[in-house]
Amino acid sequence: MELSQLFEDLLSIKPIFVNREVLRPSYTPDYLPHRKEQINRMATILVAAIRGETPSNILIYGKSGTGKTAVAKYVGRELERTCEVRRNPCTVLYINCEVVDTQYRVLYHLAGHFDREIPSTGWPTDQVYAEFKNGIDTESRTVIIILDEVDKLVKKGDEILYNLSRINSELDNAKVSIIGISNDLKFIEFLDPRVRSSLGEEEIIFPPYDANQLRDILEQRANMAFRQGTLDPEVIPLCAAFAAQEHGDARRALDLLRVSAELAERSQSDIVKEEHVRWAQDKIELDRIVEVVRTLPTQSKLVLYSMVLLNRKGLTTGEVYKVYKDLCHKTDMAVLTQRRVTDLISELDMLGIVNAIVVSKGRYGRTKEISVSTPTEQTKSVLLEDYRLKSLGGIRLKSVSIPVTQTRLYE
DNA sequence: CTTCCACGGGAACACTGGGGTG
DNA sequence: CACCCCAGTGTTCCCGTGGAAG
Repeated sequence: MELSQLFEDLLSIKPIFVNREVLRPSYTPDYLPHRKEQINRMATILVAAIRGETPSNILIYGKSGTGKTAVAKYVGRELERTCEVRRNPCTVLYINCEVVDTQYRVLYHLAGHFDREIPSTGWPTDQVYAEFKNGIDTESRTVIIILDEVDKLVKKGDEILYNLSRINSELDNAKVSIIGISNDLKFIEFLDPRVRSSLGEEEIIFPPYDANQLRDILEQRANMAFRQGTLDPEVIPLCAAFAAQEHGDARRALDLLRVSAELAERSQSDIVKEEHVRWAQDKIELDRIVEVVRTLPTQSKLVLYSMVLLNRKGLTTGEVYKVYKDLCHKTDMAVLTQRRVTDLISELDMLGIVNAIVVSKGRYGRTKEISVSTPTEQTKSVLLEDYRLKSLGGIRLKSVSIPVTQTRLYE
């Protein structure tokens, strides 16, 4: 086949997408359905900034995909716009604490917005703090700091939050207020009471979307994303229903819609059908797991591989550790302590790759009961892609001494 | 009531990649 | 240049603790 013909064929297929970008999580729409209440609430608090007062700090709660970030960014953008018109200096800074997750780096980013030259590492933290403080205090202005996923920050100490929440008393010209976004309702319990009261002056809750609301969101975006008539009428309700089961996650719903359409496109279908959605549902989950497993640190991979080899439900830490030690020797890796391996297993649990629950087996002590919750063979092959684990390819469990545990025999 | 095993918190340490000073 | 300081990360060491079988 001639090359030109090859592309001709592909081009003759009518594209399903008009604009794929509007379905991506990074896209912030101009209209946010079913969030009027929250938007108004936030605007009423932040309007103080336009009047030249310091707005209250805000805490925003809600599960993932309930529009917290989108609303915060949207209101922030509008606020900046209004302030600009009124020549009222106001800056909204957005920081995602999952990416920028230490106090040094938060301050480094903040100071960076005010043209302060700071090395990305090396300085004492208080010096960076002072630099940031001086940076904003050069003129009279309001600075709103949006800290997305603050719970990730708090896990490493609440010092920055403490400092930021009382920074106003050290400023002569500028004013600072903080918007914290969290999907963990309990995170505030870990805070110092002083930080808690100051940060939570105002609280806004984002309830999950129900299936109908998700449908509205999807329809609105679908109008921008697709050519007319490329969606089966079943598609949007189904995406909405699936996502509603996952605690009303709009991001998930949009992902589902986008992937469904991509799959339809790839299978050269002119329209997106119900089957594509079901297919997409599986694909998203599998892709996620493959990606997580692939990017695991090597030691975690070894631990996971041990469990995959054992290939049984209700493993105990002791068993896994014995196999793990053996694998370490075979691959020439450093052997970590059991204490550390317990942590690695807990991390795998958090990622949803394994299930681990602590059980007490009476006379036979306390342990974790672990089972791998991903398809064994696929997990195995992804793990073996790592060049450091290559040599484990043909390994059999019999080469590993199976511990004699009477414990396991009766359940 | 004892006993047992591993859980999991916390301190301490090692190491990395950067800075500033003499 | 040598040297020490700093934040951050991953690890080891130490140890108190849970809780049902025995």
